Amino acid sequence: MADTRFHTISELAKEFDVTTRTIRFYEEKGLIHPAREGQKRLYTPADRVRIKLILRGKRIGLTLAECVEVIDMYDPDHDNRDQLHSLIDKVAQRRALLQQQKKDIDDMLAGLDEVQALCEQALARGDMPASNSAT
Amino acid sequence: MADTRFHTISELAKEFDVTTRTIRFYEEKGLIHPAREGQKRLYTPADRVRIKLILRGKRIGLTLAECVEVIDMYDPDHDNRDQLHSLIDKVAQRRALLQQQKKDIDDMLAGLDEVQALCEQALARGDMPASNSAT
DNA sequence: ATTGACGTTTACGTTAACGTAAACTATGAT
DNA sequence: ATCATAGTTTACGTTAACGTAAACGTCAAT
Repeated sequence: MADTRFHTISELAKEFDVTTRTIRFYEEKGLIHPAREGQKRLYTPADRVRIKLILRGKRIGLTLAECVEVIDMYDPDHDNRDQLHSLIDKVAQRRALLQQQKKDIDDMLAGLDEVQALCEQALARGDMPASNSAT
Repeated sequence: MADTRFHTISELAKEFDVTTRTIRFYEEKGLIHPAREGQKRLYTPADRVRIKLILRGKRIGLTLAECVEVIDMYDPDHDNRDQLHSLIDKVAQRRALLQQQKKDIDDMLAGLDEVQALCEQALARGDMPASNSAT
């Protein structure tokens, strides 16, 4: 019976709707480090979470390098003052970027609202040379 | 005296902090269509806005093709029912994507909040082998 | 007349993030 | 035994979004 503490590569590929190539590529780039059983890769829940975080980063346009940067913030060296301070700085910078993105998204959503309103008005008036008015 | 209704390429490059190559590239890809005065490109305020919209799209991770897609929504053919309906669909889809992005950003921000809190707690306790405690 | 600052075109180079294919291994089912 | 299924490595191919360099035009200032 399969060890339920682990996932196979194709399980994760299916769950996240990516190819196995993609998952191996992330490993090749050092983003994840699955265990091995002989030759086969075994993914722990922790590996699964990392992949999830990577894909979340990608959805908002982060590069893989940036994804790592962010993920690494979660697991800093808590025993070094300097590193803690520089981490706080990084967090602040990333926060600023994310807030700019939120603003960009809100602006774009506002634009879409207008577009939609115009469309619906035009349709409501029904004063156009309809494409299919066989009534 | 220079016509203030137009911008030169280097003006825009400086304003948006991109290279002139980038702006010409956008034209090459059909994203903008500046006028010409002899050989020189002249950018209208409308061109300027398009570039601004492109860069906004890029900040949230859109490809140039996706930027065009979004921008084109603002200027549809208001005389065709089918097109209006398909546009409304596109708007809805894009809205869903943008909302997923907002969620991703909020999740990431929440993560950063935790990281920061942990950092500040560690610093406040001051119980680490400081790197530079020459007091 | 030449230098500089700006503009132009053309074209090859580069990086990221995979896709795709070949060739091979391991394993469970028929 | 062989077939299908799932896994592996290695390696070349691809697309997007520019960077970079060469080679040239133009115009104002020295």
